Amino acid sequence: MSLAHAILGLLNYQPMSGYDLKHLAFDRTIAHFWPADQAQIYRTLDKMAGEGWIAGELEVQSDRPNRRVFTITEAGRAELDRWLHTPQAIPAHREAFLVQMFFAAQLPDAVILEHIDQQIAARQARLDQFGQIIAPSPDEGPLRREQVFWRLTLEFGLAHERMCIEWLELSKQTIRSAAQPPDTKDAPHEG
Amino acid sequence: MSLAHAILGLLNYQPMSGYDLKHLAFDRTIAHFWPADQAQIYRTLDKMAGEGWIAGELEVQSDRPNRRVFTITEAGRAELDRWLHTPQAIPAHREAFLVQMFFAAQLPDAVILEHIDQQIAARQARLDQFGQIIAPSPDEGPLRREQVFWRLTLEFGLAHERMCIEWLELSKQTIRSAAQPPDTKDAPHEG
DNA sequence: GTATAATATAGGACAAATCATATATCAAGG
DNA sequence: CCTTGATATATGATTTGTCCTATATTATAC
Repeated sequence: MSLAHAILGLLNYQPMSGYDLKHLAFDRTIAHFWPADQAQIYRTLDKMAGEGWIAGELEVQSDRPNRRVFTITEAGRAELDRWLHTPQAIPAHREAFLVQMFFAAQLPDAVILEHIDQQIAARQARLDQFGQIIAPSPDEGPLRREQVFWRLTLEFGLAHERMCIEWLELSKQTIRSAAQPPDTKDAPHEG
Repeated sequence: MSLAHAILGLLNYQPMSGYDLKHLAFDRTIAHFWPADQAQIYRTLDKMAGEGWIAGELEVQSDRPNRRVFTITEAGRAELDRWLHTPQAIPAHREAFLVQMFFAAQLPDAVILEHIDQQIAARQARLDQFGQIIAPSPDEGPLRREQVFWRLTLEFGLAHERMCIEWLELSKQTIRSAAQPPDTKDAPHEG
């Protein structure tokens, strides 16, 4: 379960609560390659505590609800290290829009072109969100070792969205140039 | 559930058994954007028959086990059409290797470079598999309308793997040029 | 005053996907 | 004779992930 290992990696930086993990860590930087549901984070923390990978301590707060702050244990560090050394399989790619594209011959061009525009807009929105991820700029002197890798995962996100948009634009062109023949049964006069 | 809709799209071409769907349709062409487990296909067929989207008929065979051949119904065609008109959300991207990359500062360069090479090999293998997908070549005259869209989904797969490989190569270069400092605590003399 | 948002955790219900295994027949290879 | 592979379907168990809802407090906005 990679969610557990992502959490181990984060708690290896500093102890955090489930709320911190969700709002400060996952939603800010990790979500674009491993989004995490709030409910699942808490349940996974329970499981990890059961495994002895992390230890939770209740932090009583007067002005706000109490927090359970989790710290990585030695066993947790060992598990993280073991996992980081394990080669990972390429995940399955499941994209409903591509299924639509595959069967789009059954749709009028106008509808599939609308779908494509909507996909472009959604991809562009993600690209814009990436701009808000705190990326250390290269002119601020040499990057810390961590920052090299953080930046690479960000670059992946950017490259991925750009590739998708390029392909979507290409698809629009392809569909337009292989446009649906008009209502006549004959081939169009211009070839 | 998009698996059901992928099946509807396939059965809209011609009636098929669960076995056909798995081995002729999914594993051959659709798997790279919607892989399907055999057990899940059969269970989904049961559900779809329950919804009235498809009708199964037992085909008795003497030399081989009997087949249940499914045909799309009018309700199924309507459901397929409805779904094809529905805009699709961008799916979550979950990639364990990127989690490793994010935390790779805790690994020696040699290990992460090995992981990268293994990822490149796996991506390359997928690229090679795509070569076996029957892609209608553009010099065989004008493509049938279906083939335009089939080809586009194939192009997506190719573009995706190529992008991944490019990024992996870039990552190797980046890691090498920002190499781990040697065991001395001082900064290296060349800089 | 009252609704909303932020902080903080948790459980129920469900959907989707994976993995292993079982069954049954025939053909082909050793 | 025995194993393996192709054909063909099916079930059990489990893992993962999602969605909704509940609880409780404080601060802020209207």
